[in-house]
Amino acid sequence: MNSDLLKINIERFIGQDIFDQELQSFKNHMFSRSFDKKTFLAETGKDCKYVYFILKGACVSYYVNDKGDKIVIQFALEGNWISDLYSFFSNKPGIYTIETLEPVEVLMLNRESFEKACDRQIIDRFFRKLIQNAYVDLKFRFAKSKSEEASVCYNDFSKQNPELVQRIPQYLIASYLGIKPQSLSRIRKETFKKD
Amino acid sequence: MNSDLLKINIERFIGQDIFDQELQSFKNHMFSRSFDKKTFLAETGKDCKYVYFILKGACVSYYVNDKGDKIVIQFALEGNWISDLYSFFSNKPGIYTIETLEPVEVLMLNRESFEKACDRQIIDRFFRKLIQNAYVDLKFRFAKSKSEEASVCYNDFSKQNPELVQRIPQYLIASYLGIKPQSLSRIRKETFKKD
DNA sequence: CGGTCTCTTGACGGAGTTCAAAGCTAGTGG
DNA sequence: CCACTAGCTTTGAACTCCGTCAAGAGACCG
Repeated sequence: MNSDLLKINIERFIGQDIFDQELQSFKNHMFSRSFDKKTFLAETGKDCKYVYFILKGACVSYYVNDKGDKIVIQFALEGNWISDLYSFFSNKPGIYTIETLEPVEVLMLNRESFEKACDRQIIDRFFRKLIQNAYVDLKFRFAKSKSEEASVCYNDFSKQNPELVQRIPQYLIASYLGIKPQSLSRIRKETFKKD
Repeated sequence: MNSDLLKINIERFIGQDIFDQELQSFKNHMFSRSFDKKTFLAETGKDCKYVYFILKGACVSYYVNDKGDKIVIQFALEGNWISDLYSFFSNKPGIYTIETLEPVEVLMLNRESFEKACDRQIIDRFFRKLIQNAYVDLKFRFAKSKSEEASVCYNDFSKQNPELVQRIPQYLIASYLGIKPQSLSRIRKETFKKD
């Protein structure tokens, strides 16, 4: 069921099967919780004590700048990880806010458990590969967002993430793409014309 | 001398001393080379077989889009790592070009050696933390570049990287900030006025 | 000292923003 | 179950920052 999501996720990144015993010992470091919609899993200025693995639901993380604008950094659906890794790894006040967009079920891992889990090399390696991957993706996203027009970015995004387009409000997707909701609305209008 | 840069780098990320023997065994996986200015350490479309640790000199990595624009992704001076990690980890043709901006001396690590070195957990953990850090930094840079005006981005950049401003041509810094050289020139002009 | 590469400056244009207002939708409570 | 409200989306008009095109000045290297 739900808990298999974690096994799938781990095996996807390490590229091999994980022993049940190894998986179980990892799971023993984690605990599960449910949250309502519109709950904050992390807040700017507050210590982010956990990394979250989403079993069900959708979350968003965003940065709030001096003007009060929210800049969306990441969406996470079931089967994905989310956290303010800056705060989590440095023990300093967080710079991102993480908010649930639907009722969610998560597995949570605190710092101690994270480090303990990483004593098992397979887990250490898993997290290296997980972050490696996220880093590579983010770099490419960055390069593309700098070099393409907003309409191209949106069309690519909606092709690659059809589910997010369905489940996530437009104004958050606009922010993720670095544009205003009004602009995204106009882009969508143009796109419809062409079909 | 130079080789101490690696020790410093490792200890900075793992947050503890490394045994000489452990360091030496890591170094045995690497080999050093020198390159002239304007040499390609990686090229778009070609397999990127190495990660590079810069002992001396300066490099830049950039993405070339369909229109032929170069979008600068990263600068690396001595004491830093650079590679096309997408290609390196996936064995697929590279998406970035890495070019030397000065004569450089590097330590190189190929895929096999990388994986072998990672059999030592301290090295596995080092790379996890290295990439963790790079990921966290990139995310924040991303958030800021989306939310601030170009002039703010440049002023922050030049405060945080005074050495890069000295050593790197302006048109590359402009690209790194996501603007055109002409715009950066105008921003600098405005900045001088205010001093 | 000649050629190429880089930086500066000006005039104009366009993609996206801002401001404002009017539909639309979904969640809440009577 | 409907009515009401709050939040989301759409649309229009004016504006702004940055890009584009173009030309000239300066710097660096053989």
